[in-house]
This record gives sequence, structure tokens and C-alpha cells, in this order.
Amino acid sequence: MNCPRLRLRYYSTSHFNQRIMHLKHASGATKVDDALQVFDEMLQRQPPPSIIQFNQLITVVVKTRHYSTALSLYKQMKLMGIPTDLYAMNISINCHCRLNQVTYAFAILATIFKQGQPPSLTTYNTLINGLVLADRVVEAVEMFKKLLREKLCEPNPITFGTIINGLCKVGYTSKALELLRFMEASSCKPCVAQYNTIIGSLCKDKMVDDALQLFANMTEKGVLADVITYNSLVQGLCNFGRETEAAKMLIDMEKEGLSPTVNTFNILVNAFCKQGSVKDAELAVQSMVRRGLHPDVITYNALIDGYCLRGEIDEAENVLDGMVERDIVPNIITYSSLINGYCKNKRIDEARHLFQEIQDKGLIPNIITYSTMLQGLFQSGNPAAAREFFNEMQTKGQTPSLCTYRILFYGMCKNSQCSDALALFRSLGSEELMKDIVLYNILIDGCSKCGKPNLGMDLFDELSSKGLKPTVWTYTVMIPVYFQEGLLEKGKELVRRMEENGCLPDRVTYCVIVQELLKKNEPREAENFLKEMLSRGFFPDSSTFSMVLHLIPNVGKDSRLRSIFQKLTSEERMAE
DNA sequence: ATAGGGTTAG
Repeated sequence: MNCPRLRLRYYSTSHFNQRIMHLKHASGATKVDDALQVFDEMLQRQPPPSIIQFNQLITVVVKTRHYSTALSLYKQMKLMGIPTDLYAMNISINCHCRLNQVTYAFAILATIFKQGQPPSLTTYNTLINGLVLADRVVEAVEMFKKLLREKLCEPNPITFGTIINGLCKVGYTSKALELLRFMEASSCKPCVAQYNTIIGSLCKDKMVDDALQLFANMTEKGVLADVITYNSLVQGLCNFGRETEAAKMLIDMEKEGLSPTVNTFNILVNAFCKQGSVKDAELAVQSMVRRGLHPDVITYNALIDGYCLRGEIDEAENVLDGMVERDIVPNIITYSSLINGYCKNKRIDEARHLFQEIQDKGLIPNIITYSTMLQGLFQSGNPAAAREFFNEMQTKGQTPSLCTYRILFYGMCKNSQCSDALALFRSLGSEELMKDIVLYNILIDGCSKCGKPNLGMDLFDELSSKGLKPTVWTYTVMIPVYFQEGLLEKGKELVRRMEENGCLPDRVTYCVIVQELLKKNEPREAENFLKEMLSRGFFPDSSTFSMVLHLIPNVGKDSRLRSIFQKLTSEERMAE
């Protein structure tokens, strides 16, 4: 009896309760191991603790997402002859669902029936959610209908919410909205969670105004928005470039007595940075600090990236120093942004140095880090080093992404290697690459820049057979291709044709056609396009503008064009 | 005690 393992048998029930409670609130790396330790002791105790305690403990393991471990614990209990209950089976069903083992989950349902007990509503909800998680939304809906039809149980808001979530997941947001309306009319009233699912989905579908409408509806019905509602809306507005409204939303939520979280601010900070106004992002950070919130690694990374995108590497370095001072540990994303910043500033040696240094520190570069370096090497005018780097990254086990290939092919074409790029593109025979219109745009543009317009035409001609739809960008890069081949009519016709195909020419398209026509000594034609461009509210960029000034004598016998140009030239003088 | 909503950064 002096064996320590056996002595544990005398621990009281309340002893385990305390330890389970403690584990629930614990955080850290040893949480699961500690739970397993407690489990072993519980298993040893005679008589065994109640199934409720086992379920509580295993729930701790489930919450850390160690589903297989949780299932193995139930297996051990079974071996020890400890009987389980419906709760235990529901938890097991959930674990199998999370592990993408819906078949096993349904096997447990069969066991429940075999034991002669009715499954609970939770059993059904968990299974329906399992089908949704497995992208088997149609089956989830079928099961839901069967539940109603055979009156197996009365659905609750969670049942509806799960189906709403599934419908949104597969893009049937309007069906989800119908179901929500059904709930509103029924006695099973929706709560904020169901509204949030649809609001989030509408925002993802770029229907942020509909999301705002639903938000208003919800409030009218007396359902109070929570932080998740506001965060979704802030995100939705930011995705649409509506940062000002998003910032206003943040004030609104405070008026409602809800405190914005670090996430709320991070969404705004990131949006301001992406939009180019790091100043506003810094102001947002200040206001989050004033509210007692602590910026985290995501906040700092957004700022660093914002500065790097603007090429303000010194500012980015300052932010890095600041975060380190506050004990926030920079991660691979932080350093990838900085590497990008150095590359953008043509400081390739510093980029390479940092790339090496982080690896010495034990950080593992990922495909984005490698792609950033690759781009930097090409931009530094060293295509040979870039190619070598590209091969090296693959020997290190990095699989190039679509983005990597875009960088590679763009870099090769920029360095007069469009034939090599094309040969590589063909030899890869990758389905993913051949479905990417952006890559085609890069290659077509590359061919024309390399003086191989015939290759560009071949690429353009194969688009339709690949099921690819040309974009504004595609049509725009095709103009110089036709012009190089001397097919001026086809080039001009393309500008008409793209419009018929639902691609309105943009500023770049007009700049390109005007410049190409001027190069081919067609000032009258150029002027026609220029007029059309101006009438559509586009202004020439500086290179087009100076070409126009030099090559069109007495620009604009037409008074409107002349007045626009007089205005432009005077503005330019003022800027000088 | 078990089931549902969102995670923002390269």
C-alpha cells in the first residue's frame, strides 16, 4: 500500500473537481499533458469518479482540439469497464466530426439507438454540424428536414444556426436569409449568432450594404449586436475601402456599451495600411492604446508592412524596435515584410542578410518569404541569381505557389527571357497555372516586351479553349502585341471589342493605345482616343502626357481638348 | 458536462 500509484486511489471526488476546474482555466503547453495526468489518476481510483467528471475532463482536452486524444481516453475507460452515458457519446460524435470521420460519428448514433435510448437534440445538432464541416451541406439539410418531418426532436436556434452556417458556407446566403426570416416568424426566434453568420457571409459576398440593412433589421427586432457583429461589419466596410464608415462603426459600438477588441482595431489598422495611409493607422493604434488595449504582433506587422509597401524602411525598422521593446516577438510574417521593404528599396544585400539571419535564429522561411526574396533578386537585375534561388528553394522542399510562378515568369520576361519562361510554362503542364489569367497576362505582356509579339498572340488565342476570360489587363497588354505586328486596325478594334465583352477600358488601356498610335505616327487617331479618354474622366499619366505634347502639333483644334490641356499644363507648372 | 457565430498580419 505504499506504492504511490495506489495511494492516489484515496483522493476524494472534490479533489478531482478542483483539478478539473483549474485545468479549464489553465493555459500553456502542458495543459493536455496535465489533463492526461489527472485522467490516469481518475482511472486508478476505486470506486471510479462519476462519468460527469470524466466528461468534464475530456471536454478540457477537446477544447484544446486534441480530438484523437479525447477519443483514446474514452477507449481506455471502456477497457476499464467504466460505463459511459449519452453526454460521453455526444462528445465522441463531435470528436469524430472534427476529425472528418462522419461515418464513425453515425456509427455512434446507431449504438445509441441499439441501446434503446433516444438521441438528444445535441446529438442531432452535432451530427448536422459534422456534415456541414465535411462540406456535405445537402445531406445536412436533408437530415434537418427529416428531423422536422419525423418529429424526432424540436429544433432549437442552434439547429437552425448550423444549417444557416452550412448554407452560407456553400454560397447560398439568400437561402440562409430565408431560413432566418422563417425563424423570425416562428416561435424559435433567432439570436445574435444566426444574424452574425449571415452578416459575415454578406460581407464576404461584397454585399456590405445588405449586411448593414440586416444589422438594422436585427436591432429593430430587439436583438442586440455584439463584438462579433461589429467586427464583421468593420471588416466588410474596410474590404470596400470604406474605412471612414468603419471607424464610425467603432464609435457606434462604444455608444452601445460594447468595447472594441484588439481585433477590431487590427482590422482598421490593416485597412489604413493597405490603403496607403499609415498615418491614420498610427492614429488608430494610439486610440487603441488610450483605451487600454495592447497592440499585438498582428498590429505591429500591419504597420511594418504598411511602411514597407511605401518603401519607408526606416519607419518600419522603428516599429520593429518598438515591438521588441514591448516584448512582442516578431515572427516570420514580420520579417517577410521587412525583406520586402529592403527589396523595394533595392537593398538586396540587406534583404539577403536578414533572410539568412532569421534562419540562424531558428525561424523557418515559408513560401511567401521565398517568393519575396525571389522577386527581390529579379528586381536587383540578377536573373541568374534569381533562377538559382528558385532551384534552391525547391531542393529545400518549398513547393512554388501560383504567386511564385507569377514572380518567376514576370522576372524572366523582364530580363528578356520570355522564350525560356514560355518553355518552362509549357513543360510544367500545370492545370493550376493554365487556369490563371493573371499568369497569361504576365506572359503576353512579357512576350511583347521581349519583342516576340507572335508568341503573345498564340497565348491570347488559346485563352478561350482553356475557358479563360480576358480581363481589362489582358486586352491592354494585347494592344502593343498587335501594334508590333503592324496590325493597327486589330489593336484599335480590340478597344471596341473589350467593351462589348463587358470590359471597360481603363486609364491604362487608353494610355497604351494613345502611346502606341503616337509611336506609329497616327496623331489624329491618338487624339480621338485621347478625347474619349478625357470624356470618360480619365487623365493621361505623365509619360503619355509628355508624348502627347511633343507629338501632336497644336493639340486640340477642338476647344474642349485645348482647354483641358491648358488646365493640365498650368497645373503642371504650378507643381514644379 | 455535450452542439452554433468571426481571427484580423507577409
